[in-house]
Amino acid sequence: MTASHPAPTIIARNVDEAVAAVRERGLRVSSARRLLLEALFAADGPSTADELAASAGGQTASDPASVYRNLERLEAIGLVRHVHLGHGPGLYALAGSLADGYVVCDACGKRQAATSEQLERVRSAVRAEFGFESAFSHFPIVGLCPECTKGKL
Amino acid sequence: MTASHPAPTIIARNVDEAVAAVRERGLRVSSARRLLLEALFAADGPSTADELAASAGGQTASDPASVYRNLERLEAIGLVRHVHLGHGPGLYALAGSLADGYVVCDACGKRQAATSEQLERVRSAVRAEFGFESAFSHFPIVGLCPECTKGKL
DNA sequence: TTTTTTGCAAAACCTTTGCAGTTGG
DNA sequence: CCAACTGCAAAGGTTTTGCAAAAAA
Repeated sequence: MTASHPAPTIIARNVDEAVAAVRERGLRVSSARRLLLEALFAADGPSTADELAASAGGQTASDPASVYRNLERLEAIGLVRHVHLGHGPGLYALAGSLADGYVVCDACGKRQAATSEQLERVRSAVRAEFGFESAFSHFPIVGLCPECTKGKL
Repeated sequence: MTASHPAPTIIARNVDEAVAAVRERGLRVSSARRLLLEALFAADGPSTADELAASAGGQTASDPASVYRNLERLEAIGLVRHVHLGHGPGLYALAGSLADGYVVCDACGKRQAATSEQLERVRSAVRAEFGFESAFSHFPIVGLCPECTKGKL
């Protein structure tokens, strides 16, 4: 699955709105699903499936397989997106809560969210050079942060 | 291993030069190693460990574990680098044969190498906005290629 | 009731590690 | 000869899949 088929983003402000959106697309709202949505709203930043599973239901964590399946379905309808910020596992978040892009330091691991204004310049440079409409929301911009750049001199 | 500690790039024009470089760094030139170097020179583009193992020695493919260990060692001395161009396995290539960066289409999977001149504009936009010294040689620039951009309208 | 969803178990996939034997220098 | 390297086997971490039982609508 190299190429993604992104569904239009659904923006839900709370669990109830998310639940409504889920039902609207013909998906059922099981308790595992609801718990996962709660975990996604509770998360503060993109989280691994594992973290979400642990958060969902406290000790009553639901099965990893179900978590992955649910993340996949929620992503398919546009409620969730996932990101790869490094070599580790994929990170999931509510589509509405994701930054427009991420910038991560290759040396110290620091990551920062990018605003769409910041990205605009970069995107237009990419457009000018390659004709691509680029996005840095799935893979980040990788480089050396200012501090680590100094360190390398 | 999120953060990398890249060794200075070694540029070898052929297997003999590579072999010499390997020996110079105190590594031995075993037959598995030599086969892997040959596979790397024979490859046309970044390749998976698996592909290299298959290519190295034809039917006498060496063990995956040895291939990974050797790629790791060759990377540690700067002869090899690896890239992640999508969701699949890492791709390895001779450091000297790697493009300065890659641009891949999220929709059709098309990938293209970027020249350092093309990247310069992008890198300076990133520098201006984030203060980062960016590189697109490890993770690519991802977006929609011109054709797929049209398709989306 | 019917279709979706779940949990469990198993497997797939990519990569790493331990170890005892082999080989390069 | 001795350190480096190998193959094999096993395990690790992440994600997927098959299936029968449970639950949503």
